[in-house]
Amino acid sequence: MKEDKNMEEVILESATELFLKKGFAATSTTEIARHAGCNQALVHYYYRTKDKLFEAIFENKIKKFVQSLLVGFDEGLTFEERLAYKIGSHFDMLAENPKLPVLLFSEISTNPQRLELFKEALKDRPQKVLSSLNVDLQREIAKGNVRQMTVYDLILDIISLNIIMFLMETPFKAITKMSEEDYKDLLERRKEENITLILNGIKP
Amino acid sequence: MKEDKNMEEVILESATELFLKKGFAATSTTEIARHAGCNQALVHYYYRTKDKLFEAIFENKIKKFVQSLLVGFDEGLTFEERLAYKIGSHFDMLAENPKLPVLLFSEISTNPQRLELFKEALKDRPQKVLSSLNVDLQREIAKGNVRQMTVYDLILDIISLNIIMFLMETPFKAITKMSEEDYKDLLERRKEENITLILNGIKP
DNA sequence: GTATTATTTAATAGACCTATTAAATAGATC
DNA sequence: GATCTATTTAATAGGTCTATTAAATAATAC
Repeated sequence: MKEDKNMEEVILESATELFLKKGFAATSTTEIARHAGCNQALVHYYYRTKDKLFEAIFENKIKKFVQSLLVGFDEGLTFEERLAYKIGSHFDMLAENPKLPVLLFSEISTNPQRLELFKEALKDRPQKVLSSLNVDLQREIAKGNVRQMTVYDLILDIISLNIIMFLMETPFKAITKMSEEDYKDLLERRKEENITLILNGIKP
Repeated sequence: MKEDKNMEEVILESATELFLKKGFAATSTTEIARHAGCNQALVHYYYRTKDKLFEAIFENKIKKFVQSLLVGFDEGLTFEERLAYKIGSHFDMLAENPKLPVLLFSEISTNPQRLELFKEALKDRPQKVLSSLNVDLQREIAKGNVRQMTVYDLILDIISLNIIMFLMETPFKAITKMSEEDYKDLLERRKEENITLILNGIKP
């Protein structure tokens, strides 16, 4: 691995890569060590257990994940512009961590007790996201610019539309045999489609 | 397990339940046997390998999955009505197999070579779905009832909106501490929201 | 340069896992 | 009821996995 970094970090990076690629259960500490270029015992020396190693990695990731929905509102813009910006920035965060959604959903679903870690990482972030967005949304509904809907619906609409291409990346590429280049283009198009669909779809 | 069924079937059912709950790698044939109430060797007697057992289960599931997007069009209805019906039937299929999406996405993503099985199961179904829907869509675009968009965008819009609640079921319930009753209601509401958002959002 | 501490490795215990084999039991056939 | 086939089990080979321990090496301090 990279010679200029210390082993503790190299192990963390290797583990991140492998967990994202193969999932928690299918990744062994032996494999992580091999990938990092060190003895298997060293993985346990630094992180004690495979579980703690996993948690060390994903506490950070989760924070980023939610943070991206908390991007600041520029009050100079219209509601539509602000919403478009929010959708886009959420999409961009996903594009930077394309394999994260599958792993998070599958790990939480198959091992719900892991949710405790995630709750801790989230703290009151979801509430912040919702309430700041809600103020904006209710104002627009009152003005008659947006149909009657809850902030939960809006946020779920955004998340679902944005996340799908990253969940389906592997099967999608395999089935369409699309080039990496074309896939990148498609992602850009999807980002615009998501924004269009939502801005259009929330009208009265 | 159920005494009136033969062991071969009981094993299949136990395996289905456990694979859906814990994923492929985290489920052992020993555990499947214990759950089915038989000796572990019997699992291998009927299905030879854990891999073949998995495939025996999910070939069927995948077919259903895609089939639900192929529901027949009743030409007596308007485009909007037909589309609303398609979205709803896809949603209902998911509601009957709520844990399937997480498993399929995570298994395919972590083990892309498994895609061969899936491609085989799909055959030309995706193409059928797309082309039948495309005829309808292009006609509406020509009429000026629908904005310019591809059939891929439309199908991705449907899948993404419909799938999110099933991907997030576990974390969502845990975080909101919603009752099973309330969750069922929420699902119904989401189905309507998805239909509304799409019908509204594809307008010119 | 020796003592002290941190990093790394080799070796291994102990558990569990998949898959196979041979033997036991149950069911069907004559 | 003996024979043949299908189902089921016990036992186990051979592997891998996690986690620990003790020993070796490298780095730092004195």
